[in-house]
Amino acid sequence: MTVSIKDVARAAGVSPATVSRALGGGPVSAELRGQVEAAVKATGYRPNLSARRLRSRHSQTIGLIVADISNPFFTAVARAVEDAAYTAGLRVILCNTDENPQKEAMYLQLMEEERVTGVIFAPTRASVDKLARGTYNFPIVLIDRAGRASGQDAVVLDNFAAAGMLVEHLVAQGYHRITGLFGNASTTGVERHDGYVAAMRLAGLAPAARFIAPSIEAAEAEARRWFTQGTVPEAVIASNGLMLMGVVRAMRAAGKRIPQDMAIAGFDNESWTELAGPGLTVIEQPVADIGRTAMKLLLERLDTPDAPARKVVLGGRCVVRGSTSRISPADAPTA
Amino acid sequence: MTVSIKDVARAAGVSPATVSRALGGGPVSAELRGQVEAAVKATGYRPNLSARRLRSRHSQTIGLIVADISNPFFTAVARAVEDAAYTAGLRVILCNTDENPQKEAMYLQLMEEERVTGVIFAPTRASVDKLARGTYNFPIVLIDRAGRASGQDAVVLDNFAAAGMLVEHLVAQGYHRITGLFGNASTTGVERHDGYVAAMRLAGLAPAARFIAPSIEAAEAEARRWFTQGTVPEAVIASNGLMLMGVVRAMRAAGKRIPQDMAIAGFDNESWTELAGPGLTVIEQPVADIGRTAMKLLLERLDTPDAPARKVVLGGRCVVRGSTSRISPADAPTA
DNA sequence: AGCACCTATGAAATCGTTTTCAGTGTCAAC
DNA sequence: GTTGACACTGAAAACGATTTCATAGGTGCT
Repeated sequence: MTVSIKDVARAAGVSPATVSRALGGGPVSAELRGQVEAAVKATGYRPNLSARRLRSRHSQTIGLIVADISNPFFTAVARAVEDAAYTAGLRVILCNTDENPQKEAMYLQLMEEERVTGVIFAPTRASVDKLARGTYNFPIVLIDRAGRASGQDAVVLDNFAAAGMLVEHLVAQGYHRITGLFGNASTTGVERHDGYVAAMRLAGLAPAARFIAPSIEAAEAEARRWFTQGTVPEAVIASNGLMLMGVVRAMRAAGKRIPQDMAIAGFDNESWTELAGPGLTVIEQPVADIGRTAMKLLLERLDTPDAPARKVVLGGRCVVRGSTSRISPADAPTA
Repeated sequence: MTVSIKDVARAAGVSPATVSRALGGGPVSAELRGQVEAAVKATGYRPNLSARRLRSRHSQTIGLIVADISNPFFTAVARAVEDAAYTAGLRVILCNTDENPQKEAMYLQLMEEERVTGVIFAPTRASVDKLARGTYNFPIVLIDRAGRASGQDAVVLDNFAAAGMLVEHLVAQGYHRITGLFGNASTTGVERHDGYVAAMRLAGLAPAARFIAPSIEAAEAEARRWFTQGTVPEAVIASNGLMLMGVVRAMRAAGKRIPQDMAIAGFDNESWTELAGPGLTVIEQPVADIGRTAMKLLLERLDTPDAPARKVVLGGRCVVRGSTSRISPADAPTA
């Protein structure tokens, strides 16, 4: 039925060991190597990766565990990770946790059973602290969310500074009552919140922050509440692309103008943000860099398991668009 | 080092066979089952999936091969496939081909080596015909693109009809010079083109179609050319979400208004389309349905390998928004 | 009691590779 | 002419599970 290495060996007139060596680049005479290659072609042999992994004890596979691949931020990171992994000869197993700690635990266990070489992981706030090094028998590189977890390799954005940049920009444009919407599932939300609060205080303004589920729907509902209750801030900062979209949706539904009725700024320079309304001011994260760097850290960790942990902090870029334009007093929000 | 089934057996005072049966739901007395479970906990045993797959000869894994996971259409389909696979106890290996037939061939070969149970595949036009049933030793379900491939299970949109709907809608709104932009990599582009041409003819209008690479950049470049050369159509139909975005970008860059300077309609009801300009009229594909149905077809195929091939054709829904509003004669394009 | 039959169990074979181990043959150096 | 080094090769063990096969013990029926 299926053709194994023994069949190839028989067809080539050599031993299975020689076939294995010929295919794996071991020491084999040019003559036999030729015979083996011919036999492989003739028989249509395909190696069985399960058998190979079992015997050789390395899977050439890494796990990539993120909240939700349909979030464009993770999509972009995932593509970068996959490309880097592929050039390193590794496969990637992708897992969506939906910010659910139970799913996270389940997938980590699955990774153990797959005997993966390593894992790149964007954990929820709940489980980021439980990842003491050595808990799993593979190295983990955290992305996007690291908290103060010290013993772990990680690649994150300078969230504190980035949130501050948005506040400063808004203040410079003349906005004062600036509300922040932050995700309640990740450490990222916390750090951005802290940066927001610090920058507001520095500007002598009163922070007004809300932690909500990091989803389009939650943000939309929150913003809609402002409009119906008449407590509309002058400007809002949304702590990721999904929440940003939720706010824009709510504004359109309520017939509000950006930025005249409310200015908007947020995180994640997704391609739609330049097309919505007057264009949205956002912090651009170096998504491809994050993925590539995570993969690099993982490979280096595999090389030197005992080197001290490294945390790479990347800077965000503030992309200014029309959603935070200065507005003339005549146009100023009245509410 | 790593704990195997033998260690568990020793700890439980039973044979490895009994451990395997206890874990796999085989016939084992309640007493021994309890001992085994205790031993598993005590030893921290994790099954080795490679070994299991090797011996049991089924991988419990399917492949999902798409053009590019960062295309929201495929992202959405992929999530649906993954969720369905997960509830069926299957893992998913995700592969991005970037519309490159060589990568497609490589990944299909990889799927053979992984001994996957089956594959869900969105092929390029170049390779859709080479997939005669029986070429691979796993069943394949085509999604999104099937061409006239008869022997294959497939889940596709009624592209011909959907493109026609867009034309009819535009014509009803008073547009006449309607240009179509179609992807040149997939059969989908061809079918939508054919539906467009047929509907145009039926309306007594002259079709004007272009086949280009299905990317944001290619569509943007094409539309920009119209503006610089002054050959701007009254309306444009873009054959997927990426190309639609390219056209919108070009319009914004050129300072053109939607729909006064050019009306826009397209495929894929991605969440940004409701936020761009006056909202974009699009064909909504039942993305989740496509993924779920593909998984269902695959499972049924595994059950009954010799049943005749089935092609499921799903209908699209036309979501009308401001980008195709009727325009008053005064506002009509002058070019 | 004797027989057939069923269930639970363990010993051993098996899946398809890689890797170890033990050669074999060739060649250069003394 | 012996010796050591070296490059190749094949036989067999090993990887860690599942599955087959044989057996022991019980149960029901005559």
